[in-house]
Amino acid sequence: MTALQSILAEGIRQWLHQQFQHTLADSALNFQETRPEFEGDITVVVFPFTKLAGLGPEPTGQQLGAFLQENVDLVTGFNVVKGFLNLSIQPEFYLKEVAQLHPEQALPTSGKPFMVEFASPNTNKPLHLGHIRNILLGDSLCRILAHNGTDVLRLCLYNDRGIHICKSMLAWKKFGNGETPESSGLKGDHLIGKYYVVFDQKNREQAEPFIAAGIEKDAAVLQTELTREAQEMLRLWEEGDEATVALWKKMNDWVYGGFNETFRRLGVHFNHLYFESETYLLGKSIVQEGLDKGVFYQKEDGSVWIDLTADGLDHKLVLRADGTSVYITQDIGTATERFNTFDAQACVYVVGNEQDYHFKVLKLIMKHLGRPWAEQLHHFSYGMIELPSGKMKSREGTVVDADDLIDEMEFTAAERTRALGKIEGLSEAEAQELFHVLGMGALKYFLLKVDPKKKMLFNPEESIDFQGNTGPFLQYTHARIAALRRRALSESIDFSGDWNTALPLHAAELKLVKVLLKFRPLVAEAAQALSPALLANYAYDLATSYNKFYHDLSVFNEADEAVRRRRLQLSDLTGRTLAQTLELLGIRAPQQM
RNA sequence: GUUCCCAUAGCUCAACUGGAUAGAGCAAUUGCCUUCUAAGCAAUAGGUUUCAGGUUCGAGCCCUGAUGGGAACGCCA
Repeated sequence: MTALQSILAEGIRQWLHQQFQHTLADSALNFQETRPEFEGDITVVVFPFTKLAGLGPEPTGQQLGAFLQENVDLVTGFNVVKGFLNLSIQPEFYLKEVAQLHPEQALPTSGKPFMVEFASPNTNKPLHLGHIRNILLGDSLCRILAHNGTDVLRLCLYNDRGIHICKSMLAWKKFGNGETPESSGLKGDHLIGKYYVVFDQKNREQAEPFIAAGIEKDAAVLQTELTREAQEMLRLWEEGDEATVALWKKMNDWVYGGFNETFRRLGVHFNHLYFESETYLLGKSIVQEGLDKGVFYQKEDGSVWIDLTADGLDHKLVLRADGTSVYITQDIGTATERFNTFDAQACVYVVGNEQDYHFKVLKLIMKHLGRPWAEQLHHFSYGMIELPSGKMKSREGTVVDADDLIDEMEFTAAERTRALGKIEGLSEAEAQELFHVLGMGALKYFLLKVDPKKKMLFNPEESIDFQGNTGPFLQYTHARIAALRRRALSESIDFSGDWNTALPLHAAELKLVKVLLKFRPLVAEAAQALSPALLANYAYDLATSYNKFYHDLSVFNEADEAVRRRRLQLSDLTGRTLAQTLELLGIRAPQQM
């Protein structure tokens, strides 16, 4: 809620109390911006009060409006249209408020930290566009929480063991001829990914005789010599066989080298890394605890299950008949370990919505086991990115590779910037830096402006836009403001210090001020709703409002010095707020473009 | 078989969680650079919010059903 809304809410409470001895619940209050076609600044929906007043919407609105005008100083006038009470507010109020906005100041930290797990890739193939959405959402979420006064622990769990890694290892061993990232010039993760694909190809060849014999394809690929060898390798790894572990370690290190490079380009980092190879046994002891407590039950074959039919779900396996872990066993273990390690108020898992069921089950299991933090497990579920051809599948090569896409974005940024003749005066290094900032801005905004819950379509044939509702548009708006600042500096115009709040406001200025005032409440809302998209859309709103201002009004050609000064202040504040909003999205704001 | 998610302009997305005449960008047509960056601003056109009912002062949003698309679970991670 904004400061203005709080003040008005208090007024409405007084009115209800005096007239009807009624105490109002906050949820019954409904404010919205007055639509431009009506007179006024802020609108109160009066329908909720009509019953109390025993009047129609129109007279109720009249009564409340008169009361507010009488008793709340900053209300200067009102009108009622249908059930909507439009209030006019003193412009000085907005100016006084906005003069106190310090967008780059994070709220003071309070409460326990949030743990946010994101990225969490498998180490047998390079990152793709789906990972990028995950990583950017996680990163932005962390930034937003931190700015809103919550400590954040950025966690990443590497899925570094299992049959999929063994496949890459085996294929490299058999067909790799000792190829290394250095010898091949390939990034480590791409090299490993290459052999994952090689395994799949060779394995399919080996499966052909089985298929010819009438065995289904899915079953046939499991009967090959290669699959048998991969399983043998996994067994050796679990036994701690020296040579196998050494190979595993060497190849995983290559992968981490590649991932780190991609993380660096994306501008993200982590505080704590977890490795499944170290955590995959963690949940087993808790399975025993669950059996003892009667939360789990054991079948004759020795497998352990939980009955979740009372919760509307199914029976779910938590430990295999042979006593080995499944996916959820590990998550039971890692969640427990994390809450034991950190005194945190929540653990947020940034994981695709294909895992909705999994996390529902995880939460229920922890609840049934009586963990007090079970309610604090949040699955930040985001939609898949689909291609026109359908879902991305690594093995079938229908993925948009993360590094390729980043390259392409930087290339397009360079092309466009050159075509517009905007690299004059930049050194080669500065130009490269700018291309990177712009390319990443376009990519990040493209992914973050969409509601995370929704699946989104990506068409590789159509490049990501640099015009309209895009990252570069926001960055451009910032660069324009930066240019004004530079000019003010060169002309020694000082615009620091207090705001002149008595000066009347132009319509475009007032609109801009109102948008600026939404910054704080929106950061709070984005943190609460875990939604970077809210801030992305806010950034666009802010930029369009400023561009309108910039187009309609001139700063330096303004004759009145006081007006000029305030327009500089307004521009400067917009630039800082825009830069900060972009910062919360992980997007950098250039000084020039 | 069981469960879950989604459907808004030609395309990609919004809509303050039930509020006024559903908004942007792209694509199309058009106007604005001798004035602070035209990656901009402005205008025109584009909608039975998949369909059929229901709830109420009011529904894109809630409920029921249908159609279409996607996902998960049934000893991969």
